[in-house]
Amino acid sequence: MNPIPAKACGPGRPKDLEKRAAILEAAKDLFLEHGFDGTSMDAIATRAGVSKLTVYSHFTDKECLFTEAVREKCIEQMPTALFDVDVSGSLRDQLIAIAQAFFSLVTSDASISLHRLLTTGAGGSTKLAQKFWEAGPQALQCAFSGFLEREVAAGQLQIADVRRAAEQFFCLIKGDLHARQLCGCANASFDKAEVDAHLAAAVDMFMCAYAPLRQA
Amino acid sequence: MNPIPAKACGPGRPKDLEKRAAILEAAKDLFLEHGFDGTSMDAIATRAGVSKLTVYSHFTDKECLFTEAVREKCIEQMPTALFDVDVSGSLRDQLIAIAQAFFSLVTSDASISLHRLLTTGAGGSTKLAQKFWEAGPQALQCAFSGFLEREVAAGQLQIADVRRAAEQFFCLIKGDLHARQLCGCANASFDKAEVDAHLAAAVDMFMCAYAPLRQA
DNA sequence: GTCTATATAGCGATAGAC
DNA sequence: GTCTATCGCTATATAGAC
Repeated sequence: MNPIPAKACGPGRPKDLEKRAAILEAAKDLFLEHGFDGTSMDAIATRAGVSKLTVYSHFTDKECLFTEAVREKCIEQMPTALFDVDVSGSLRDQLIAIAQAFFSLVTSDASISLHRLLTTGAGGSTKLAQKFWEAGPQALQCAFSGFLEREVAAGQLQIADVRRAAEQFFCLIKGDLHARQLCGCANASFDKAEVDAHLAAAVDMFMCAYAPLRQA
Repeated sequence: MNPIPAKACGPGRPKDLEKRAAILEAAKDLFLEHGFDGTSMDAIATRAGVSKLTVYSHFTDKECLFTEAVREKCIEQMPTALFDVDVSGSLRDQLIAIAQAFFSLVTSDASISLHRLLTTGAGGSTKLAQKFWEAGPQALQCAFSGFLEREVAAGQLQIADVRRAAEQFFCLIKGDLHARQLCGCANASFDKAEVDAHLAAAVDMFMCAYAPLRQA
């Protein structure tokens, strides 16, 4: 659409950017679906509608393209702190809402594929996994810790270590459905009622453990 | 050691079995360490001390060998219900012991590698993952459900859905350390004291939620 | 039944034309 | 800056000798 941004960058790049975007889009799709080894540079180039050398002109090698694609997919997948904007409901309702949002986030196809990619990433990409973890799950836990702290201050909960409680909450919500899904396990049942029961049970168990009316 | 089982099987196989065992051993090691795509049939043959064709004479193709190796590793990794043999201690001590055993099991290198293999197994090996899940985690949860039921009967705990409580317990124990380890995340701290604190917190939270002295 | 040598194919990365 | 054609390498699977 945009003709050309005049003379923005280097020696001259007419339609550079949209081709780069197409390549990244193709890379994201294929890497997520078939993994690192299962995706060839040919396939990426073909799907992007460009030649293989064009791919290599934008990205030095396969691992570089992989890293960039995963990074983009991560920030694309990251919610805009969607879960702490519940208001004016009972604490249980708020926790249920957070649980539903978190569960549907981590069990989405994109999240599952991302997890799989990172568990088997290109060679030893520990740095990438590290960054993903800090920017993703850890940030969510941190934000949820803030939520819990406000509830504790309001006398709705009684928690000594808020950080650890946040971790426990998310682990309970994920349950083993998430683990089964990661394994590609077939019996990962996703009956809506089943999931709702699971989430409600997790929230109730959490609230029961951290209810303010007990003298432990 | 055994010379030959006389004429047990087909046309005749002198030292067949020990070579087959060597191949499977090599396959288990290499697949677990480098994954499916990262392991070549050459490497397996070399490590097993046999020729590549000998490998193909015992296993029709790579995927078949992979399946067999993973299956063997699974039953090899499965504990002999090690965790319900605690006796004569406080309930908390028993749960702590179970938690430690379970945690060291699932965070062992072998378990982590197995999980990684199954999340990215050869092609669409959903059946294999299914069998693994039923024979592994699900069996453990079932056994632990029995443990919980006995405690409930003894008035030590108050649990409506024992099965779900068992799932929650194991999820709490795994925590996000397990998930971070699966991702190959570098900041997976394994300070002994840190882990003990995590396990104790999980057990306390569990007991607090299902303590018998409350009228919910 | 086992080994050395090879056929076949696919992938990552590059050289040269336009 | 982009494309067609190709090199170099590796891997799976197989043919023929002992």
